[in-house]
Amino acid sequence: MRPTRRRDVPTRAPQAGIKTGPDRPATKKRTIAAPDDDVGLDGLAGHVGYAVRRFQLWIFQDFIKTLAAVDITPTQYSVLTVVAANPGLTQMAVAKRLGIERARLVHLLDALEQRNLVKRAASKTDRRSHSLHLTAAGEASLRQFKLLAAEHERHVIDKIGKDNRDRLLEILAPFR
Amino acid sequence: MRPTRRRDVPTRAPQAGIKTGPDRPATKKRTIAAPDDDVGLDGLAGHVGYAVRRFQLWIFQDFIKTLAAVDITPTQYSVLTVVAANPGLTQMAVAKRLGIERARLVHLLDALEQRNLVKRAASKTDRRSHSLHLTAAGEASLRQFKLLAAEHERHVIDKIGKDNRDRLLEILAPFR
DNA sequence: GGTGACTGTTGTCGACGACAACAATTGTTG
DNA sequence: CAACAATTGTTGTCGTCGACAACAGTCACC
Repeated sequence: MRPTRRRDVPTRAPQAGIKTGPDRPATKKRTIAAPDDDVGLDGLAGHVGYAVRRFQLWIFQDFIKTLAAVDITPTQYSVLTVVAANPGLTQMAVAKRLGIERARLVHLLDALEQRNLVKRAASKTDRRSHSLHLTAAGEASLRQFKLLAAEHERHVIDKIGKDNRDRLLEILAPFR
Repeated sequence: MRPTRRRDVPTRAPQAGIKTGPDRPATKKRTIAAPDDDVGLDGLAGHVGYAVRRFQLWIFQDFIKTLAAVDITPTQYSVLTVVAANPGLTQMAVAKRLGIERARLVHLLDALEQRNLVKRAASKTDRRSHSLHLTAAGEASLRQFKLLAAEHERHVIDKIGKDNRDRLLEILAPFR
């Protein structure tokens, strides 16, 4: 029998008639260098969203891999960068600027504060809010992070070309 | 007192010296049309990854909103499109083609099968695998989905321009 | 004929966005 | 000045998602 529970799918007959295709192996091992990628995307190829999703996946993976040694994610990097560029900013302001939820930013800052990269100070003008700053260690670390981020950016250029990369930045600028 | 538990943050003194900024209201209501967006991004502006993330977020939101009436997500749409274009495909093949995990695809297909859009048939050549097909209802539905997806694509064009959109597709083509 | 690889499935983990609720605080308004 | 709405940081929950691990059935190959 099959894996014990197969859902209540009727398991209907194989339904002859529709060309099933050779159930291609899809593995590189058996068929040495099979034309594995002849699966059509049909209309999907004309959708920007799909292309962007794949690209974003690739770019985040590369960023994480490149900054793995310092254990910094893209989101953490963006928070550090914005706080560094605008010392004293409120959590709300940072969240709104980066399109992160207030609630989410709390945890992000918790982690960054535990690593002594950021500190929350009481705002002098509004006792509800915190003013955010990098610690000395944070400033130093960020300099190193930026070097690695630049290396990641070079990977992007190697992948799509400098001209295309510049064009991307230009096209996507309106989204901040 | 503050919200009961405020983390073990030392709550150190306000740390005078650093320009705190007016803790700007960040609300359109109080300050009519405040220059709310003068928070610098610093180096972040030069990173493709950040721009792509924001863009991807926007595009997915619009897709979901545009296809809300038929309750189809971008991922579901991609699965339907690929299965429609390649009838009889294996789950593995679909997963690999779309960059989805096998495990994830199981749930996606469960949902689509419950809605009678897709059916899993036993493969005639490999009893381990399923050959995927659209149902008649699935074919009909997909035609409608494609109309809505085209409308979403027009939104994209309205946002970034047709030339930029074409350029995007071109640049991101290598990512499939 | 037995061993190793592959498929579909289930489950778990962590990251993440969307929300809702809440205490503390602020600003406004009657 | 007191009442009230709005804001800020925080906690918690829910559903989605990618990454893994494990497992039963099946297949390929020596």
